[in-house]
Amino acid sequence: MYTRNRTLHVTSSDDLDAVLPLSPTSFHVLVAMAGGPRHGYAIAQEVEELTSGRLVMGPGTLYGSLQRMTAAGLIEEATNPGEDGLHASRRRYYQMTPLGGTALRAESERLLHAANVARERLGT
Amino acid sequence: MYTRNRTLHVTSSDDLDAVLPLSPTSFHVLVAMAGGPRHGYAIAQEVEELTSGRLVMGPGTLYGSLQRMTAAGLIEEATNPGEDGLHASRRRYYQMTPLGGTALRAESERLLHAANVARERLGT
DNA sequence: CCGGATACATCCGTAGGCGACATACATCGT
DNA sequence: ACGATGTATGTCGCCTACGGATGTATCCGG
Repeated sequence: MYTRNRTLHVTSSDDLDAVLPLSPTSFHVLVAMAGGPRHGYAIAQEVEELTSGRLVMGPGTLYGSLQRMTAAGLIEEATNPGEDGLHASRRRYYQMTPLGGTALRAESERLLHAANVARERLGT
Repeated sequence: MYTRNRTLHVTSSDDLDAVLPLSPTSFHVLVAMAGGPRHGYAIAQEVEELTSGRLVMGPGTLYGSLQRMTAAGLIEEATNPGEDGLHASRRRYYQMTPLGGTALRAESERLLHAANVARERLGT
């Protein structure tokens, strides 16, 4: 019988299907983290920037999502990258996992396709 | 003082802000209805087609969404367009409202932008 | 010294997603 | 004749994610 290899953390199609489609919140968090490791507060700020202020994440949404995304294997906590700023010690850093990257890529294609279908139907 | 004209159903910026961002479900329903009036079951089928079977809507999601979207003014019930098929009499038809069309247009642009930002960060 | 920004966390109400179930009729295979 | 399948709509209830309110602590500027 066929057994999936979990020890090597090979991103199987099953793992991917389990996290797709991404929630809008998870998607935006991953987009922010695609630029490198980030701490929670910085993620919220970057999402707000990238959406021109249209999407503002409250603390409940932010930290709740980070927990769920960690549990789902989309992100993982990272060691503090030596940034000794103002509140450096209090910061908790996160980075995208390979699964998170794959999911973000797939989700981007899906959204692009969906948006284009909508635009075609609306006439340009 | 400035008073908004509600009797003419001018799609004000306030109305639009209240329904944006669209939930993924609402978005896909509107995409399906952008092709003309549809009845519930046909919408579910078309969403499944357009997403290559990746998004399957159960009855709870479907009819619940149609109710909420009607209440929000995104869609409205339409008179049966003379289609006398098999179960024609049992069908309930819906069509997009001007607000629904405006919202779909805005949401499409937003998704397109978000997807492109993600793709840039991931490197093509 | 105090207001505001930074940074994280938890609690909790609510809305939406979603499966399960119910109903009804039509069609098709056996 | 009958059961399975497809069409078509609807309700019920669970569960989860979202998101505001609140709490705590530190740092900076005025």
